Amino acid sequence: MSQTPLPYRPHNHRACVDQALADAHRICNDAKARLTPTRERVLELIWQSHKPLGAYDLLGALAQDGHNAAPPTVYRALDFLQQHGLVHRIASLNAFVGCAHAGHRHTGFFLICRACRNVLELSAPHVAEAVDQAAQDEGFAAEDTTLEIAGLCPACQQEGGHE
Amino acid sequence: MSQTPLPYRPHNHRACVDQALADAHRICNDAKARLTPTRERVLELIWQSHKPLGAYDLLGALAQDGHNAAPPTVYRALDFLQQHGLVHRIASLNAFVGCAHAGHRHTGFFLICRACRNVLELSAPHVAEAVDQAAQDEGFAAEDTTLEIAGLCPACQQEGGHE
DNA sequence: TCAATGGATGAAACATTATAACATCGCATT
DNA sequence: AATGCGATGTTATAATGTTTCATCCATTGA
Ligand SMILES: [Zn+2]
Ligand SMILES: [Zn+2]
Ligand SMILES: [Zn+2]
Ligand SMILES: [Zn+2]
Repeated sequence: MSQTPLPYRPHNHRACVDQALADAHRICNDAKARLTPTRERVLELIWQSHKPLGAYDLLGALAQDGHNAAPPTVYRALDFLQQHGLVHRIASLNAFVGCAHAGHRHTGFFLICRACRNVLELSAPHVAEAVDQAAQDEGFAAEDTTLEIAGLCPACQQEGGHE
Repeated sequence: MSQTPLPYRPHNHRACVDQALADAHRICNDAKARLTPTRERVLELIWQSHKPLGAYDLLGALAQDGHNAAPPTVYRALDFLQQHGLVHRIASLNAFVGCAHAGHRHTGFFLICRACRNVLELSAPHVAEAVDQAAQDEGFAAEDTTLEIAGLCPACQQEGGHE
């Protein structure tokens, strides 16, 4: 159950990506939304990295494909993917990661390693509740929570990630 | 005790700003850091607004002063103010606010009204603890937490902030 | 079949936010 | 006076994100 989280350990990454794409197809289908080739490719690129990618990283990767895209192409794909809960934007990095819980209601919550730059998405509901409660105590109607934690992942603490 | 938080209600704002500046002088003095005129002016501008200001807003305000500053001037002042805990950067807005708890150890935590754009900084320690605990449960060494909540403040919920 | 509709993309320009690099200034110490 | 060093000035550029308008293309409905 409580084994090392996925991004931190080796795994069959092709299968991991394929699974994410299959899920995405299902989710979009259910929502009657169109997961077009560009959108799918952007999602695939994001999943392949398991690390946050900037919009211009994606733009570069598309260029490698021979797809001569301009910024709006990528930003539009990202908007779509975010709206359907398939990717998240990490505000503190200006970058995007695949959602680890696509299809399930959740308030994401990110552990960002400053050494290896892997990101782990948690969905600890009690944290979300504590946050919502604190907002409510101030009479504030919370709509969107950004919770991003920078630090060192278990692996990088070993190998002298200490500066 | 639990009255309306400061930014949400009228108050003697000149005194509020003066207090913040006086605190800043004391804090910098204690740290043997120099709160130079530019740095002080930037801090004053930030406090005057009680709302997040972008670096280029500040640049514009300095220009009004007749100070013909370039971007690095403002970013350097902001870096200094952040390092001494006098302002915070709001990652989800690319903007800066005065720290409401300057001088005290705290993990900031922001309620950002999407209607009036006021920001309230809380320092709810139990939320910070819940977050740190969740990170520790994953073996993650948390160093810096970004927690920003967008929504509607009490005042704006009244006046049809509902879209 | 064909025109109309509306979502999706292409393309160019532009806006905003942030940093790099190097010169200079001014004050404190010696 | 010479030196050192933090702070500032200046120019250029990088990185991130948006606006606008034109065009394409799949679906629909006549
Ligand atoms: Zn998610
Ligand atoms: Zn790591
Ligand atoms: Zn603070
Ligand atoms: Zn408000």
